[in-house]
Amino acid sequence: MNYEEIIGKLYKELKRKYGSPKGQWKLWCKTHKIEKEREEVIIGAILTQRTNWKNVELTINNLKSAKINSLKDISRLGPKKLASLIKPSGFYKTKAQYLLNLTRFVIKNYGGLRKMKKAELKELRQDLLKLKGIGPETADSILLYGLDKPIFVVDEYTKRLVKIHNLAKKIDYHFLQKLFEENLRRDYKLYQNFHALIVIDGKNK
DNA sequence: ACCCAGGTGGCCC
DNA sequence: GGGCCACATGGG
Repeated sequence: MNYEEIIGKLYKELKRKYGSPKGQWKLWCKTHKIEKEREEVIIGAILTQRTNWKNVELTINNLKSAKINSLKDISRLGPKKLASLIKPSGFYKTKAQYLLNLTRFVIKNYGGLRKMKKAELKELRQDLLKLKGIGPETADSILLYGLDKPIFVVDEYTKRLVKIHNLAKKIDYHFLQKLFEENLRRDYKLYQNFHALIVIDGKNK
């Protein structure tokens, strides 16, 4: 079997095991359909860095209670105020600065996600990676889940899956990303579903 | 009292 | 250019 067949088979198996990816997609990111909820994905991408999703939920609740409901709202806060709101998600001082870097970048350059979505994938990725606090995984999560761009997210779960199935010896971010992208249809929905299933499978262990 | 969780940047050599 | 380390909270 070549990689295309192996990876295709892997996707099918996960789909069979956990049900239709559409249903699972909803399960995984309960609230990520409309504009406002896309913004939550993007905030979550930073907050969840090396942190349990439970703690991120506590943080998101804090923000909601404080009536901070958008990227724009966050971009206007001071670092200390924001840090106090996001405390439960850990690394709160650094993450506050990261969130300000990102939200101010988005608001200043695009005004919002609607317009940002129209920009070209490669250029967006380069710009995101220039921001302090946005590494490859966070950038790609934002691109794939927040902006519907066809780019495969390589996180701990993806790496674990690769190791378990012995798909590659090199556990290098871009190498693995290429491995998936070169052997799948270039389709953001497929990438979203596949990655969501990988996460569900990983949490299941 | 440990250990872990969907990373990143900064330093060291 | 790879190998450490700090960043910090809440839950098992």
